Amino acid sequence: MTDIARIQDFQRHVGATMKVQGWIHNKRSSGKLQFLILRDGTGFAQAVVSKAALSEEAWVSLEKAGQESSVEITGLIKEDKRAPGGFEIDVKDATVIQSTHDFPITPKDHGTAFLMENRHLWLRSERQHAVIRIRHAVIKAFRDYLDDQGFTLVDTPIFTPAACEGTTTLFGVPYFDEGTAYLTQSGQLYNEANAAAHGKVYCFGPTFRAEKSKTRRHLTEFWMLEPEMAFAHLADAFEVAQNMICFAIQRVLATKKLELERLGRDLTRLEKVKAPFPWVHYDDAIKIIREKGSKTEWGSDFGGTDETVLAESFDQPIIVHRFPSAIKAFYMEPDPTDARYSLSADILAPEGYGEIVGGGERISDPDLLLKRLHDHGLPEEAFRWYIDLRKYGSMPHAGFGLGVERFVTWICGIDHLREAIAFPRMLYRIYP
RNA sequence: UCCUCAGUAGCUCAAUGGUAGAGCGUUCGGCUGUUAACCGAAAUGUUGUAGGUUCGAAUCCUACCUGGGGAGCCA
Repeated sequence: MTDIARIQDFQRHVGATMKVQGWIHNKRSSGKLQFLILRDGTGFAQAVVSKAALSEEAWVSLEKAGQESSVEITGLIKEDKRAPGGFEIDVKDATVIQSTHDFPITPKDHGTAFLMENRHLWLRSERQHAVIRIRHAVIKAFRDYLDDQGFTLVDTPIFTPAACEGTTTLFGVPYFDEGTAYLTQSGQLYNEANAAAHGKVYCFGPTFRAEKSKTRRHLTEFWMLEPEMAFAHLADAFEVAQNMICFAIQRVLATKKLELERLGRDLTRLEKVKAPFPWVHYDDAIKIIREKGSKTEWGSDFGGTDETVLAESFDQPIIVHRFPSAIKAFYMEPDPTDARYSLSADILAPEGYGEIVGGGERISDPDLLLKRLHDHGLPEEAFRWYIDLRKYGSMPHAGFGLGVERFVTWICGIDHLREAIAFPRMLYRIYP
């Protein structure tokens, strides 16, 4: 039986006769010669079929097979400058597993609505394949980095009780006799309990926001990576964030260059990203965007355009820190030198990709935490467990959340979050 | 929720009040190195839905439906 070769490993198999299992991605034919673009999940490669080299039956079945027919191809793997990618397979035998026709996504132009309606098939295209592979590499890099730094993965629940941060709109689901449960908008509060048990932890999972946001930067379901560290301050958490981001970019540049090039990504923009990222005080950030024409007042959060303008003033991701306490969640530690500010920060990506990280230091004093709960009109009873964390061995602690799709969108240089996840969930789109 | 744009062949679009079309895809035929291959032929329509104006509506009007982009909100 012939060994199976993966297209991404063709270089290693030059000179060998092997089998490829995959699909016909595209085809050109020229009389007694057919050129197939095969894809096998690991990559794309050209197969050359000359009529004389295989049986009449195999030749005809390949000739009849349309785009996305599944096939098993056996042949000699060789290097050839004329082939896209530089390698090709000289076909000696072929079996068409399923001959198919009328695949909806042709190699020509399509509109967004049509492609989204056919997302389950669109995922096979070269661009989408590249994005999803980069996403995989990014997630693995994040996890490798944190694991190597002594973090423990402790996942947090997706069903949460009614009272949460009270800042965003939540999806409710019926939960037996307990009334309504809500899909999590952040694992952070639970992360704090886990950090007190394990020191350095992170959770990684889906997050849900029922906001009716309809922009290229929003999904109703997105994946968030949230590290949390005991005995750590704001600067410690953001050093981890910064180094983790640099590590992930280096990893993607090293292992997914082909995919980045296929996406037309300007690699120099990614190669430039180096620690340390500039720290920009909230006051200075407001000053910068107002000088450039923004109407945003001190004391409010930035709009999407503000983030773009601000990030464009720097060629690195920037760490905007010390947002006013009034616009941050109840658990943010106030700045000891000026209580109007909180020990919080966001990381804004360059090139207009906006906020990719948000985080800060959490209140460690139980009395202050109680006061903040009351100020925000939150029910103390629901947060009893959270207050306990401050009663039994409280310590300074900090963490952050990183939006995976926003990060991947930036790394890939694509213009919409919906391509950074296999099946995006958006306002007005839940099919397929 | 608001603003804005768009719905015509499988897809991308044209037709600006007077016979509903092109390119691509598909099917058939030709071509031994194609690169979005090329050449020839064929098939393909309830113009988003409902109503209205008109001798006549894809085209003008009203409502609704569906989707794209953006704002607010959020990450």
